[in-house]
Amino acid sequence: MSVEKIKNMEEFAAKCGVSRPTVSKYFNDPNSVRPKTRRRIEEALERFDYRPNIYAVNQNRRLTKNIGIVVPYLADPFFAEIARYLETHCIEAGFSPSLFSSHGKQELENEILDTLRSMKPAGVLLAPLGRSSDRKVVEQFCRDVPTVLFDSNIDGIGDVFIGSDNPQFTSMMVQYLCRTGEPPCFFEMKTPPNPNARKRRQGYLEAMEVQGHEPHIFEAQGEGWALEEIGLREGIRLLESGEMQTSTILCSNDRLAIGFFAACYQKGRRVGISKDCDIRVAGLDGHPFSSFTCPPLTTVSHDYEAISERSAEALFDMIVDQNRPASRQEKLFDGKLIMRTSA
Amino acid sequence: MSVEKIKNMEEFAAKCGVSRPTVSKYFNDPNSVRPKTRRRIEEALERFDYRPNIYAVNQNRRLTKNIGIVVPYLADPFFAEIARYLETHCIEAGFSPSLFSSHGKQELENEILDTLRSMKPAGVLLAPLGRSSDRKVVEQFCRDVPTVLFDSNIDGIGDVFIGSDNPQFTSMMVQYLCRTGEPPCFFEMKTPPNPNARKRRQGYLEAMEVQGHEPHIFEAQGEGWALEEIGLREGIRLLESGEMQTSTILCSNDRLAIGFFAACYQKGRRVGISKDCDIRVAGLDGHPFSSFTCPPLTTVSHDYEAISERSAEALFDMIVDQNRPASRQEKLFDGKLIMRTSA
DNA sequence: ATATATTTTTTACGCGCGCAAACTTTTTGC
DNA sequence: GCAAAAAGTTTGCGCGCGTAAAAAATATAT
Repeated sequence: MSVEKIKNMEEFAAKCGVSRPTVSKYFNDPNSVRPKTRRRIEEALERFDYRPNIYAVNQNRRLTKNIGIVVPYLADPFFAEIARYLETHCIEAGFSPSLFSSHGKQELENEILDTLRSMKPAGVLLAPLGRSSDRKVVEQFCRDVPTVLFDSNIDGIGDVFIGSDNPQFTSMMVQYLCRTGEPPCFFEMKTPPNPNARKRRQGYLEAMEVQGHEPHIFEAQGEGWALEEIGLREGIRLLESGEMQTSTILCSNDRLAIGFFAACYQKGRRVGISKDCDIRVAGLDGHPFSSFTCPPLTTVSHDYEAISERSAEALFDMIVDQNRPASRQEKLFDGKLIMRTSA
Repeated sequence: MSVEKIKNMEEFAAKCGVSRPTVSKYFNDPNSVRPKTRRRIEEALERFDYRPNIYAVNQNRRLTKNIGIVVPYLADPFFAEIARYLETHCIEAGFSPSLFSSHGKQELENEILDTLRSMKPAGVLLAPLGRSSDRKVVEQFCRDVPTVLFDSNIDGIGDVFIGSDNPQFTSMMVQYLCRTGEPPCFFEMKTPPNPNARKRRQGYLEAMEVQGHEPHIFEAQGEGWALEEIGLREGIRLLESGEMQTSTILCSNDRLAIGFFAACYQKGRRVGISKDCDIRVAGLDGHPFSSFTCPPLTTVSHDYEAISERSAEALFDMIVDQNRPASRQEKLFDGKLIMRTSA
């Protein structure tokens, strides 16, 4: 590697012995130039370290190669995991992903979308805040920029939505719980930050009816994304209230369940399916840490791989086709029941 | 807000009734123009939505307003949390943070630094992989770009290092454990991904010597960042081996401890300080979920706020002063003992 | 009111590259 | 070996803005 620094594409093209537009073509698509030419450029690339100025490139391209990834709360391992998959897919497809977290705040989500718009991205993968999103802002953004919504649906917004079939999650878990013991009550937030909660609740009600059982729902107070804390505090309240008429409880999501575990521990209630336990607790999500709770958490897991891969592919299709689907597409993936020893 | 779209600064300046260079000045620093002029621009800003083209801006500025934030593993809630603080600080100071995760891979870290370099950032906040970092690459990068290292130190690299005083962490915890019960053995990885582990080990050895106890270290096999899994698997191995000669164990970090909790659960060992428990488990880090384990984890917590704030400030200082410190600065923060019921 | 300092405008250039059109060279098919 | 096709080159324009220098306008001090 020579120490000599190359300033711009002009200089680099000279080193290659080809013209600047040819080098430009190469960087846009290495296969668009003749193999011999390509070799010459790549050999020069080994000798000198040159990279096109990204700002100059993006200023002039109609469409940048940037892809925005927006999640509502990155400190939630679920989204961290999904984001990791999405990033990888984008890179492999030759795009430059930019990762953003709304940190649960509407103003921040709005700002991010504003920033993103000015980045002229080829497309955006957006998991919106949901309930606390500024509908108009998100709607306008999706009109301006090719966007795939994932995880949290907002009716009628975005060209494509990829997510999980939440009612199926709950229904599957309710069936399992009923088959193996007492029918579950349902533990959820009164005002959940994520819109999927509503569908899970609905799924619970329907599944219980199908199974011929009376549903029982406990609504946890609290706002925001500190779900474990809410699960703990409200779990204690629930356990102390004596409102639980069953020894089986299904939590609307794994983080709530993790908090509820802590509540059970504090109140001296043993969680699990073995003889010496007195309460079964199940969750929903397949949280990355759900296998390390005590006892390991029985849950329904998202198909992380499928959701992220399909989301990315859907976006890539929109980008290469250069046209958005006529009608809004939706694809929901089934969850996988993960039987462990908590329920 | 008018529907009419403004193309560029030229057009926008016309709407304001001022010249383009003046508008340019305004965007670089709103206080650099006369109050009356500022008002005129800001009134126009309300009527039309115009934002300078970030690519054109960054191409021409010697120094962009971008700040890179790089963490080794974003799916680790510790880093997710720190990243959240850092992002906020950057935005408040008027910079545009870009978040990257190395996902534990050297190649990816190298690529990120390469990308970052081409972004001509004003500065970078870097938590390197550490042991598996490509020393030369990181070193060269830090020479080219003003960089503050945080969390993981690499000797002699970067202008500033901000982190925690790891030996102090261990020492404080060892003292506490010895004071309240049996002296602890130490559970760590043989080849930890994070370099802080080495210092914690050292801290353990020294603290035990000061207290006049024989140290016992158990080295967990395994590579990478799946710490809970390693803690679980190797924890089981440890419990089965009968090598534990004490009923108190200090884990090198909270994630390992969480895995060890699961191991104890599986082997029927009750963790905690109450009468009916037979093993005390402590961790180090103050992991965001450590208060929700069963039982809640006794640990030493990083001063997240201080580390992130100080890191950001150190970088801002370097940026405004435009000169790097003559000698390498280091600032280590003490941890805070968080007594819960696991030890 | 005049001189001085500050702010703004004008003018002009450059950043590094995409892109399109016309032209030239090389490759491919027959 | 020739024509057609493909690939590469040349030329030139434009993107949207930073920035510097000089000129003009305005504010501040005397």
